[in-house]
Amino acid sequence: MEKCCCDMRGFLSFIVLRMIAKKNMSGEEIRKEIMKRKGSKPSPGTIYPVLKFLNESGFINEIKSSSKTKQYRITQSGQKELKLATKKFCEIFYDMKGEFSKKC
Amino acid sequence: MEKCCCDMRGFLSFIVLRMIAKKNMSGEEIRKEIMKRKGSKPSPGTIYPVLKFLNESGFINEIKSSSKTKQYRITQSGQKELKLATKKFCEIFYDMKGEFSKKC
DNA sequence: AACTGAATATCGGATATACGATACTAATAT
DNA sequence: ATATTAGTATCGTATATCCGATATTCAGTT
Repeated sequence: MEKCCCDMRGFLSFIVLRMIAKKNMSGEEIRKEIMKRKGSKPSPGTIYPVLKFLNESGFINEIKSSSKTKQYRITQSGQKELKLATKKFCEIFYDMKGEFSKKC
Repeated sequence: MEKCCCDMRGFLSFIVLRMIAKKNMSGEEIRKEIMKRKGSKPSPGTIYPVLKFLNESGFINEIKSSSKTKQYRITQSGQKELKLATKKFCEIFYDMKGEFSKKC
């Protein structure tokens, strides 16, 4: 299980999109948030390609800012995609529903 | 997202272990159950290596049966592992909690 | 005993992440 | 203007799945 559960293989962009949907974020902010959740910080080589992928897919776009950091915001297309992906997620993991209430 | 959300990369053995925890199952039964959930049946080349992995890890074991099918049952070690993995899952996806109630 | 067919098992190849190292960028400090 | 540094970006490599094809097994049938 170690092998599969702890590297979130495949679900990283899903999580990232959800985060950005909730609040405009930069790569660094995302790295920190994931750190909080799973205890280890994804490397730059992990997170920036994901942002690039989401950006090129049109699911997020860059907010011009005067600071050094680059903020991303979800697009309409991203909202739509997120809705679909969330639905699919719930279908696949529908039996997890109860687990969340057990204060985990 | 297509890229990542739809092949459950990495979480398949987690799902399979949860299924077996709930009810002793065979490879075929598992394939059918996943079919129901996500709309596509994992190929034999996907599911049997997962069962082999779980078995060799000591998380499940084979039930001798007189039938052609081979049933698997979760072990104590598997229960323990599942508990841990579930906890981790909830931590990582804690923001999904609300989604499940939206009848998805 | 040979046949059948569903279930199981394995193999080769493809692919999607993931990481560590390194390089770049730009705002700020000196 | 130069140095610093946090943040961003990219590259090469490693690896964990995942699939399709093929082979095997074995209970039940003939």
